Formats: sequence, structure tokens, C-alpha cells
Amino acid sequence: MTNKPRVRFAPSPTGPLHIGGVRTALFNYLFTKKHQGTFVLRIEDTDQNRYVPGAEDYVIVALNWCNIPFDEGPGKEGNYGPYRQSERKHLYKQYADQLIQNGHAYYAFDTSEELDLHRKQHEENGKTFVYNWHNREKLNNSLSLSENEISQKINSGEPYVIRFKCPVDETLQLIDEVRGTITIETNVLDDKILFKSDGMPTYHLANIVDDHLMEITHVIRGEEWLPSLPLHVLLYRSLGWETPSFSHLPLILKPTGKGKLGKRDGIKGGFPVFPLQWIDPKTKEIASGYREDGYLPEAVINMLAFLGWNPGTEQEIFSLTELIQSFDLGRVNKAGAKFDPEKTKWFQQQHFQNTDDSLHVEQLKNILQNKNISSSFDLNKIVGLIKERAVFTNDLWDLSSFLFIAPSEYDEKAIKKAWKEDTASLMHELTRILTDIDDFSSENVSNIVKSWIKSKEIGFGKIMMPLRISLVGSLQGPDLFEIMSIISKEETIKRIESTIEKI
RNA sequence: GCUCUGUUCGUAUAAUGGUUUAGUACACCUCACUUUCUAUGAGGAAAUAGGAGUUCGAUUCUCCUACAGAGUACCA
Repeated sequence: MTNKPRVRFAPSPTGPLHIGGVRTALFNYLFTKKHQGTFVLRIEDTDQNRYVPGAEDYVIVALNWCNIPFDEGPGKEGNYGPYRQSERKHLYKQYADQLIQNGHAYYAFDTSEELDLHRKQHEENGKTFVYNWHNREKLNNSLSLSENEISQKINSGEPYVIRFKCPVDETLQLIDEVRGTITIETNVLDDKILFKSDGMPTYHLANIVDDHLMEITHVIRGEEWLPSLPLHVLLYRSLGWETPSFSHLPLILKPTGKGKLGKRDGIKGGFPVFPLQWIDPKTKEIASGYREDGYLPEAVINMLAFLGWNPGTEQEIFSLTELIQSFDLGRVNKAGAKFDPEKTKWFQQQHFQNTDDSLHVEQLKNILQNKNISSSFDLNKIVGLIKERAVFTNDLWDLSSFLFIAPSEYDEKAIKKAWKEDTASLMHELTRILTDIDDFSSENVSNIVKSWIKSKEIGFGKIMMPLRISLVGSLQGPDLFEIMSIISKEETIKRIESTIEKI
């Protein structure tokens, strides 16, 4: 690559950005950063009716949380602003006019109602209404009307749209970086509206104009745009502009069943489909987010990168830096990928385990502070003991809470399994043994208790399991002697005695 | 319906026109280790959608069928 690429992520602020959108942003980011290029955020808000307040902020916060910030965009003005299409409104009309002058577009006066009627009638006959070369001469537009009629209509303020005049009898060879060459006949295309009667451009026009004006070199977007590619390429040609390179990313599909991953799948499957929590401003409905569910952004990014891409090696755990180094558009898959929440959890676990212990200690400290628990325990040691079975930060507390708070109730199943007739007297005897131990290191306690059990000629489980119930409340947790050593001799004995009393 | 795109173990994917008994990861099963729960380690089961063609040879190239997805708005 000779010149540094400029890429853009161009969401529409109609709701929270879902993980498919984040994946698109990520691939744009990885690609451009690999080549020291620029990542632009452009807000495509040409449809005022669908604007949702907060959606734009959400995109920005989400990208920042994921550590894939944009270089230019709203609030980060570069030389190509403004970056909201609603603020660029004045730019588009001239290009629509240019297309009309060149004969590549025309005015159309058909109302929505008329078009709906056409569609309905065709549907009843089992056909589809297509507005293009085969009927455009007969419809209510500047191709069928006289000069006089046209200027009269326009001057009298009759609403009109501007449609693209799609060329006839041409075979288009389109190049997509991930799919190769795509062939399509222009005759099957329709004359898409470029400019709406409300004075706003449609997505197609605005998108092409902005990509050109912002000097975007590579368009990387979701597969749902593939059907629009011929129109876009034709527009570049009609405007006499150089065409950027196009890559269409495979869709992210539901984990089970058919179709694109949607909001409902998350609710049904109990996993987030959004990077951050989103509260709908109208319905107050809450959609869960990866951030709030305790996922590390590194894990989410890593998981997303592997949805439709792979490095071709057996390495699966990647940092963002490594992803940038390894990313290659040529290795993007063509087929849609089913989303796998289990694998996402695995990525989280891997990244959680790779996180430096000191950060986990900080997190645990915060949790204790929030719970108003003051403790003199060695948190480093505790983290080392429980970390391997933790996946989320909150697990740090769940797995260690019994150290800070003595169990108040005991798991019934565990009691049934481990607490027998003679257990109480054995536990009494154990407290006497423990009382005499001066060096309460886990190693020393372990040696003494184990040899005592051996001398009694009973099974280890007979002592260890009730002891675990006494200290933890259930048959879970790390090495018992480590636990005893941490909570101290006095606390250990206290807990055993209290358990004997309660059961 | 029409147009476009796609199809390797349950899932995500690797590989190559022959060296493949098609590799890896998640999930699943077994064993080991923890006399607990995890985690971990070892092992197991599991796939080239179907049919033609090109070829000495195809999972890899071509075509057809099936299935799937997307698009088909004065939405993006």
C-alpha cells in the first residue's frame, strides 16, 4: 500500500450499536491501524424520523470502551468535517443536480401512495414492481414529461425526488476484497431514490458523496450492503470519481436457528448483544451489555475478531496490538458466522487469567470497600488462591467471600453427604488439636491434621468434608489448610464450634 | 417471487488439485489430579450438503440441485 488508508465506520443513530456493528468498526480499525491509516466515525442521520437520542453518544462510548477510538469524528474534528450527515445537508444537492445535468438522474413526482398502489397491484398478480428502465418512461417523472410540465411542477412547489437513471444492458464486474468478482446485469437494478422530497439525501447519495469528500480509500462494511454495491459503483462512475476498494463482512448469525443475530436472541439466550448496557429512552427497557456483565474489552474484541476472521495460525488469544499486526482483509471469511456465547465466555476466561494479579487485587480491594469490609488479610495471597477458577471480576468476591464473612448457613446437600452421627465429636477433637498448634502456616497445619487423621485410621473425607462445611459453608473452595491459615487459628476454631452448635 | 452471496465435525474455523488416518479451539464424553468445587492435563466421539463434469487424481476448479442468509422503502 503506497498511501495511508482512510476508513470510516458509519453507523446510523437509530438505537444502541450492537456487536455486529462493533465488529465492523473493529475490522475497519484493525485494517487501518495496520497500515498507519486513519479511522473516521461518521454519523449517518439522514433519516430524522428514526433518530434516537443517546445513540450517538453510545457509539462513541462503546468504541472507547473497546479501545478502538476514532481519529476523526464528532467532537474530534479533522479536515473533513462536519462528521454528521445532518450537518452536511447543504453538500448533497449539488451532486444530485450534477447527475441530472449529466443525464444520470431525473426528477420523479410519483407520490408514495401511487408507488404503494403499484406495488400492491403487482403483488396481486404475483409480480414485483420495479421502478427502472422498463417502465420509467411511463411513470410520472422528468423522462416522461415535457420541459414545461417539469419546470411548472417544480416551480409550483410540488414535491419531487431525484432518482438514479440506471444504465441499460450492461454487465457489471464488481470487485469485493473478500468475495472476489461479482457479476450483475444492470437491467435487474432499479432506479433508486437519491434525494428525498424532504430535502435530505438518501443513504446511497450521502454515503458516496461523503466517502469521496472524506477521501475514504477502503469501504469495509457488513454484507447487508452487498446488494447496494452496483448502485454505489455506478454512482462513483457517473460522478466521475475514483472508486474506493470494497470489502463486505460476513453477517453474525443467531447461535441457534436461522437469521441475523438480533436483540431478542440475547434476551432468549441470556447473553448480551450490545457492548454496553442500553436503557431505551422510550420504553425504559434495559438491554444488557458486555461491560456491565463483567467482560473485559480485550475479551470482547478478541471474540469479535474471530467472528469472520482468523490469523491462519493456531493462536486464538490475541491482544489488540497483536490483532493489528496479524489482521489481513484477505483472511476474512465469506460465510456468515453463528455467534457462540460459550466461546465468548472462554475468551473472557483466558483474558481474565492473563490479567496481572495486581489488577485483580485492586478490584478485590474495591469490592471490599464497596461492601464496607475492612480486612487485614493478604489479598495477594487470596487472589493467587482463587484466581484460577474465576472468570469475571465479580467471581473474585463470590469465591472468597467466605474468608471475610463466616458462613451463616450451610449447604443442605453437603451436610447430608458429609455430616454423620460421629462428626460432632470428631470436630470437637479436631479443635483441641488445632488449639495446640503454634505455627499456623498451611503447611504445618496440614502436616499435623493429616497425621492425626491417619492415626485415627479413618478416611480423610470424614474430617475434611465436615471441616470444609464449617469453614466455607459448602463443599467448595480452595485448599482447606490455606483457608485456615488465612482466617487464623481463632477464627477456624470459632467456625468449627459454631457449626457443631448449629447442626 | 426476483437479484446477489454463501455451504468443512453441534459451533467457530484450518488445510491442500495428490505427502490427510481432513488439523485446532469451544461445547460434549472418559480418565487423571485436586479425598471438595473449579481450573488444569491426557484421551475419545464428531465434518468436506447432494449430483454431474474437468482431471491420472477433487474437499479444493466448473455446472446443476438442495438448503441458508441478505437485499428487494422518499430506512440505514
